[in-house]
Amino acid sequence: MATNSTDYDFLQIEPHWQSFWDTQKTFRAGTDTSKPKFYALDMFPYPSGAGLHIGHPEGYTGSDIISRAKRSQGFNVLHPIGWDAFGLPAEQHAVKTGTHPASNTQNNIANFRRQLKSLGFAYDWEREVDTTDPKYFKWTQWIFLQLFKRGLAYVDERPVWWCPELRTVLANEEVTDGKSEVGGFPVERRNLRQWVLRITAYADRLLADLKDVDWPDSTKRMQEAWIGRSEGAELLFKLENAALGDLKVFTTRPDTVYGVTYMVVAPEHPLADALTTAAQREQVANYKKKAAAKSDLERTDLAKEKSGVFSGSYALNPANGARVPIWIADYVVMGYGTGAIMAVPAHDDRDYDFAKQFDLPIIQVIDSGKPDQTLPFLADGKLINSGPHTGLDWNDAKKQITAYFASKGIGKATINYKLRDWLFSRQRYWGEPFPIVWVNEADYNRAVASRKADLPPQPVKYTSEGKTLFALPLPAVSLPLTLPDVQSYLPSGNGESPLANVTPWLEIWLNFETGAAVPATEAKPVGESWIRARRETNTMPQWAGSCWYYLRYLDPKNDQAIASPELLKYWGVPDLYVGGAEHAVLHLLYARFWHKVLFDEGVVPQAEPFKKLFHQGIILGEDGEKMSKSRGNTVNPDDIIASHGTDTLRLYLMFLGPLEAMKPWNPNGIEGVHRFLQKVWRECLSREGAINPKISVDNSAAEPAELTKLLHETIKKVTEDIDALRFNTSISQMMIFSNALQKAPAVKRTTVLAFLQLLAPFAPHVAEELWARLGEKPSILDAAWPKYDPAQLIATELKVVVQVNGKHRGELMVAPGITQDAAFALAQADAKVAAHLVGKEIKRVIYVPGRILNIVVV
RNA sequence: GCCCCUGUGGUGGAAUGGUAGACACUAGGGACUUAAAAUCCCUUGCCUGAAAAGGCGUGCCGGUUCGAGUCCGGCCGGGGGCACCA
Repeated sequence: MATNSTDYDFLQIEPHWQSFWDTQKTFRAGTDTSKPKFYALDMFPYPSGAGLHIGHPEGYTGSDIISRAKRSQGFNVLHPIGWDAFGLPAEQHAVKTGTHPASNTQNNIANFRRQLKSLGFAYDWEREVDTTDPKYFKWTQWIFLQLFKRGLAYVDERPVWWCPELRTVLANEEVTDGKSEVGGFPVERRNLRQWVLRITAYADRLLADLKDVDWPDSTKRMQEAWIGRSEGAELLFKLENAALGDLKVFTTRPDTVYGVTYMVVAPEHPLADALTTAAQREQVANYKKKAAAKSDLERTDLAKEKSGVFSGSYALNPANGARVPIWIADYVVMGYGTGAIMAVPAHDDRDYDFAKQFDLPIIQVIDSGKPDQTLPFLADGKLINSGPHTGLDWNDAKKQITAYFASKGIGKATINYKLRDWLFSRQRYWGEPFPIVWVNEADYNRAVASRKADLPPQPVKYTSEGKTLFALPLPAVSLPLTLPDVQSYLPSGNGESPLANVTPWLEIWLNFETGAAVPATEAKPVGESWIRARRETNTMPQWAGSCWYYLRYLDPKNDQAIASPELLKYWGVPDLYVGGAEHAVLHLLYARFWHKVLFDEGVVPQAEPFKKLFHQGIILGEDGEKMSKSRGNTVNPDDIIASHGTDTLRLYLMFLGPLEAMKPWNPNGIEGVHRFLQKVWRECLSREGAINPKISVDNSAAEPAELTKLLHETIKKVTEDIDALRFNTSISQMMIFSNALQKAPAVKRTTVLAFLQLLAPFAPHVAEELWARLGEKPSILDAAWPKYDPAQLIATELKVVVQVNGKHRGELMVAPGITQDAAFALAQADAKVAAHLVGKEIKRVIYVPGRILNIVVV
């Protein structure tokens, strides 16, 4: 079964065991649902043309070690992989070459698959998923239909981030500093018709349920900040021009309402024009034009310098009737709260800056109780200058003032979220088509009768050039809706996807019962259910496919459901999810949202998709800089596998430092772990390839007691470290063991075997080889994980460090359980210690049993 | 500006409030060898010292403690996130 290699020939050994695992289906997830399960998930890769980056095997090795160890520990392990294969690079390649993005994608997948196999990962390759496979995206489209049905998908013409270079819109989350996340191209605001998912409806649950997941704190905090819940109140300010009604503002500080000295509305606020008096008309128009022309980059860059213009109108403070001017300024944004604020310059730094700049009055209404009363004052205190509320603590005042306004019907407590609805459409070819057609109102109403269960409570519609169109979902039975072939993959650049040019696909007669379609150029088929329809031309963003792939692995071939209810129940959600921190608010928030919708729909039995999340750190180049082609500091896993073998690569990636840490690649360090594996090889096999004679086959060897003890310590440490993902220290421990093994003149066979089992999750190929060469039946993972014997760990003698005034002055070997007095007596008898006690008065003795004896003297 | 993480030898890093530097890398010395590679052994935080030993050391300044890399306060450097969100 094994190779007959006489020395550690990894180029022969590694492919040998990879093909063994392949043909034996070693890593096929079991079907025995009476066994405890363990589901280890990696964030699946986008199969780029560049092949695997060294960061991929880092995280993947971590989850692989856990998977292999859990398997030996008796778990039914699910460890799958797949491809997040829709995406811009494939499409840009298609635009350039004119070849279908699918062919390029499949080539890249083949390369990724080859690389991952050569790394020896314990994936169940029969469960591979590919987001671009119609059998897969059928269910992505199906989930979209569930969102649609529940009123969580709608269409809106709204200012969105448009990237001229990518010729598509981008979500808020995909734009940083006015540049696209992909490619770093400038973006601008455009008004375009878009599909939007109502993720805000889940804001409170997405926030609250973070308490139930075992995630890095930093990631939880990032999601919390992104969701951005803030409690406050909506208050109505009467306008002096009563014909205009009221101005509604949102504030988190209703306690400062007596300090309002002006109001601000965003330039895009619907009342902005009506509030503008004739005298101010020209100024306001100029200002609005300037504000609209500002790119967001400018708007943030100029954050220090506030701008604004007086509207000419006044509002009346509901608390005290004060007449306050209304300004128009772009430091208030339309997208949050009500797009209008009450400004309290004394207690808000932005309002303060603005008031100083435009010479507006500042009224202090909160007193800190301290002599230093510099404004703006943002902390807690007691109310002053606040009419009947003067003297209240600010927290009580928030409640009482809100209640007071509520009782008069001019205010109420509200909660606002920074989270915006999720912009879900892209003007691209290479994505999932929306299973939606646009029809006229009459046809929609005809469809309602038979399709009611598929439709949202309120129809999704939009009006363009005077015509109102209604969104009708395709029947689920007709899915998948596949992509048509196109002449050109290049988006038009005017906000329409290339799909808009495929007339026979686009303009159709649709049977709304069955989803069947024929081109509109043909005669309308006979029957009551045929209507004229135009397909949706946008496609879904890349996030769609990755929102639910972890569910598809449970039952990847199922064509009746995303997965069977039995398997959804047995495998549940991943027990461990490993992937980069860069997805902290994108993928991880979107997937949680979809999962909760599926939970509400009764499809999945749990409310959260990822119980335990772990982020592997970034591996930097040798120079300590981020790896990049332009810097020329990248590392290709293929090269390391060829020069040192994948076992060495895996071990080295784990030995580099804590898995979560950012750490530089160091080509010298790799020799150390390679030597370690060679040493293990030599300790098992002689130069001729036979079993090392120092290993006694019948276990009669006079194995040194320290080696036996060290084995048990190593079993304990490695087992615990694997569970905690502390792979660097478990490798250190195995190195300590191998150093001792080398020095031992004789060793029991069972000791060597147990050690190989500990090594197997880390360096699986060499472990399988040596296991087989020592006469055991592969796979090594089928043998039960070694257990340590606590009795072996009990020391007969302990080293106690003696300190005098906290300084290390000597060491004692003592029996366990020795009393403080006895230890102290021994210490006093020690010449080195005694020298530091001469002529001193002993004030105190501290004894930590078995560890330290500290003598305090003066 | 705000929030979070982080700072340990020449290098990567280790260390339940209890011997700082495990385990490796690099470097130096030695053994084996005709020679080299491989392997094995020794040294390797800094200072004084021939040695024994002693002093100083975990970014900086303070504090708590018998004892601080670890806990607390302030400052400095590096990384990440958010950024007019009322």
